Amino acid sequence: MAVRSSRQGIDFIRTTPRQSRSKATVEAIFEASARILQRHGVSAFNTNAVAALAGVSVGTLYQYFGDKDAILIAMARRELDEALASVVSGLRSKRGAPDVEPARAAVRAVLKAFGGRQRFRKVLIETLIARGMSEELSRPVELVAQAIAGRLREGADNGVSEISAVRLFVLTRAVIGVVRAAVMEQSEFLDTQLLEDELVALVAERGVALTPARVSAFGG
Amino acid sequence: MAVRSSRQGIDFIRTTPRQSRSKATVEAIFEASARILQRHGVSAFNTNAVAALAGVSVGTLYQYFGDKDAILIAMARRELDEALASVVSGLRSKRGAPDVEPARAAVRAVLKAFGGRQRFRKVLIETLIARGMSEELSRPVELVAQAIAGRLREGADNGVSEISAVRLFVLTRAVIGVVRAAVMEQSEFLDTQLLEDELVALVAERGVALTPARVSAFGG
Amino acid sequence: MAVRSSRQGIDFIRTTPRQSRSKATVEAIFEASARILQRHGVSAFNTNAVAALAGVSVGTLYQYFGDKDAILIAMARRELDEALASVVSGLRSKRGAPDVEPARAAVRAVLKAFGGRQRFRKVLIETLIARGMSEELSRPVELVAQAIAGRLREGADNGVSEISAVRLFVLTRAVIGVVRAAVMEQSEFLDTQLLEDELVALVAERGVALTPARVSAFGG
Amino acid sequence: MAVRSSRQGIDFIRTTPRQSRSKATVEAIFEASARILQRHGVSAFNTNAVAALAGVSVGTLYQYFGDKDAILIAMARRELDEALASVVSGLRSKRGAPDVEPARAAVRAVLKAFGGRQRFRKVLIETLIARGMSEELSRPVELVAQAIAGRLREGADNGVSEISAVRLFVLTRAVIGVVRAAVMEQSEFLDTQLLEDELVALVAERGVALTPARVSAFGG
DNA sequence: TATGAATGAGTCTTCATTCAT
DNA sequence: AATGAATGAAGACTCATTCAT
Repeated sequence: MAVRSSRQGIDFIRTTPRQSRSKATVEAIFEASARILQRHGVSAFNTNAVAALAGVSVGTLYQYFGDKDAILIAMARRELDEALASVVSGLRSKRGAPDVEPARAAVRAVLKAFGGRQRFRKVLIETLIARGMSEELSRPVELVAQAIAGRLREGADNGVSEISAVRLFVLTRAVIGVVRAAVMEQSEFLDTQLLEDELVALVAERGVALTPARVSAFGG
Repeated sequence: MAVRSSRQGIDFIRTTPRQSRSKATVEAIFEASARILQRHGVSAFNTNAVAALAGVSVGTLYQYFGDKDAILIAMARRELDEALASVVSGLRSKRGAPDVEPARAAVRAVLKAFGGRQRFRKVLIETLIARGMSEELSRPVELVAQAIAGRLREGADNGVSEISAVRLFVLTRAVIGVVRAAVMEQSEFLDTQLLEDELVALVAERGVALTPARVSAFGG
Repeated sequence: MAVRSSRQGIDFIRTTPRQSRSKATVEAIFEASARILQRHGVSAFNTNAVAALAGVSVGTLYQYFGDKDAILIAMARRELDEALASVVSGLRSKRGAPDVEPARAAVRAVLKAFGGRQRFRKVLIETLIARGMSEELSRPVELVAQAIAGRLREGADNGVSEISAVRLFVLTRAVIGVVRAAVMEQSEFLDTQLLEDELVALVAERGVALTPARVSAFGG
Repeated sequence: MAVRSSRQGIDFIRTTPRQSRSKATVEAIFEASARILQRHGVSAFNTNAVAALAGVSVGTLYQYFGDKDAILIAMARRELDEALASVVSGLRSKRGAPDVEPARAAVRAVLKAFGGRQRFRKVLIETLIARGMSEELSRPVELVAQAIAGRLREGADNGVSEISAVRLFVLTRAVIGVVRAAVMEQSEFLDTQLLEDELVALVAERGVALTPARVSAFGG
């Protein structure tokens, strides 16, 4: 979060501002960015507009974010981290939803993560990609894949069959791909039980069908 | 900078007819755009640069494309139309590859469509998305989905079961999603038989397993 | 003069604009710069102001000069090149002023070069130095020194004694230093016969007293 | 960032009295300024950077200096005053160096004044000039000139011939000009006995050859 | 039809300075 | 006296687009 100063200046790390107020400022900037992105698209996303809507001066904005992109990166990271966390926690389910199979829980988490504020998310994804930061998007997916692989491996001796790397790749990207497409196309299936079922079925039949029973085997 | 027929020189024989000359200009602009996108990214994609690299003046560029985005849209349309055509033709297979199941042929076509010039495609997708033209990307997918649906419907009375809209949505987006992810992440599985097999399997088990036999039923 | 394009763009050399109009534009920019520098000092020297006063748009200005500094550098080079030329030609005198000793002619040339438009020159020097381009200022002086050295060497066998490097350094810098100081301090001695005499005497006694007689020896 | 006596801590004994504490602050600011100027050039010289490096807040900086330029002016004055003092004292020589002629002592003082920390001095001069404060630089020179004139006048009736104003102007500026050029050009002659000799000779022959004998005449 | 110089609105970014704490 | 977050005016520079030739 601490951003480096200008190219021509000397390199100082911007002092991290005191929690309380700074947190609110950052939040205001995020909120303003989200709103602008949502309502007027990328082309309207400029530092002056963000600062104005956030109710701070440009100078202050630059106190917190080294440059325009830094705002986007920070927002994306936060969004994706949250999504990642909820998917992973979905995979462990049992707590909170003991009767839900992990596969369904995970799919549900993915769907939920991409749920509200769709236009904003869309633009955020778009922007991230446009800035060549698509790894930011792939990273959490890959992490989920690895999480699943790890768990399967742990449980291998408990009768749970492992899954090939390709299949894991295909299944994780398939799910994400479908959900992302649904968001991007503003599909009518979004927020539909049908979609969830279909996704779970897709995953289940291809061997990542971690039923609660099997999962309990490796203490997920 | 541009090397063109000198103004003073005699200009009797125009071996190149009007039509194809402008075709060449468009082509040059496309090529220049692709190169710039590929080598220097979106931020370097501006009309002046494109015109310069294409060896034409900005004025000429604007003779062919109403504005900057038009170039991108045109390129994308062409790319996607080609992809669409080859996927659809894959679905009908038999000709050229009589022994290949339509599903595999289609998957193969998708993979091939995203095959060469990956960096360029990546940026093209990125740019399209970033410009809020993601429908351009979804459209052909939806068209493929509809094509499949139509064919299944036609063949329904021939014992070919129809497929639900959701499932069709999920399967088509899943395939595209996986392939796109593979390209974006520059995955090691790209150009691998493994990936193709896995995708075919994914599709096949979910009921779009159009075997040559079944397909022949509706004269594809 | 051809300046490289932006840092983020691709590297094209800006096409050299057609003589006539472009020459006038450059001249207008120079004139505007000089005026602003002269009347309002460095702090008022900004691209917008220059463009406005020159009667061109900022865009045009940037068509000719890669960045703000480029304007200053170009002006300085021109000024200094002219000064250099006239000093060197002064050293050869005889033509145009057969009865004037080379030393006096050279001193006179230096004085003349720093003559009119003093406030402008002052700021030009100031700015050059401030931008860390003081070599631009030293270069012509060093060239004059080398010119003198060369001529003395040529004439050595004609009974003209050579001069040590240090002495040459000291004498050339002394003359320039005095003239520059006179300009900078807006001294009352400027444009005075007294100053010229004193400078000639300073130089003459230290051995660079190239009398017409001696100079003729090496066909200067 | 600044390490200072903690607010919570007991603060009985202030070993450092008020006076010298602020002296230390000023010193820190000077030091920071010098370092920044030396290492990163004028463009990096801004109040925020100076304050940060000095270990004080911008607010404090503004407690001591009304504005940015004030720092530079103060530093320059100090440097130049020191130089002035040592040159003047050189002119009186005898003390400390009884056998050295005043001219040589003065030249030596000038050379020494411009000796160490050259990059810094260069930038200081540059900056001063760029800010239009070149009088700051001329003032001490003029003072030296006046000092010499005064002394000569005092000693006139003791057989010491006066020197014309022009000549005084020329000689003083010549010496300074040469030394400054040597610094600016980072000449190889700097710190060379050769240079000193040549300068002394330059001055001596033109009548400011104040031999110890003559000088003693006016009780220098 | 082609040309490419000119345009200028639009953005990012910096930094001197203030002022509430 | 010190602090340092906040301010916002100012300025450099880009690039899509036009239009006279």
